[in-house]
Amino acid sequence: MPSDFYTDVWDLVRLIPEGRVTSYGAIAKYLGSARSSRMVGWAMNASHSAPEPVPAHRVVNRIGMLSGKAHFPDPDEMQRRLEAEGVVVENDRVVDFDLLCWNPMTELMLE
DNA sequence: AAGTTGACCCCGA
DNA sequence: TTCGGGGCCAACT
Repeated sequence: MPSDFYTDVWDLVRLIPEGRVTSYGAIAKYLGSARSSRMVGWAMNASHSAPEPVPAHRVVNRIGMLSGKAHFPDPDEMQRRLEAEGVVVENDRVVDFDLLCWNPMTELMLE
């Protein structure tokens, strides 16, 4: 049984709209642990055993780099899924990441 | 039980 | 601007 922190991360990641991406830091911050962005990585690492699928491909590091692509069952799938959603990926990096960045605080605050 | 590692981030040189 | 080091905290050895 995964800890609550993991499920929180997963839930949040599932809220990311198609064609948008976010960063580990933003997630960590939203969950109250601004400095624990590494734990978000661990949560992603455990996302394989998540009860429901987690769109981990929409989570990248602060500069929009696909840092976790190597950890997917099929690394190329991460980029493919992003491009399928309209996100342009070039050289393992999200183009216009600044525009596509989905900030949980801002977006969920507007609700 | 203790040390190392890591899908990160920030800051100073 | 790029580079190195410190911090974070759970998982792994």
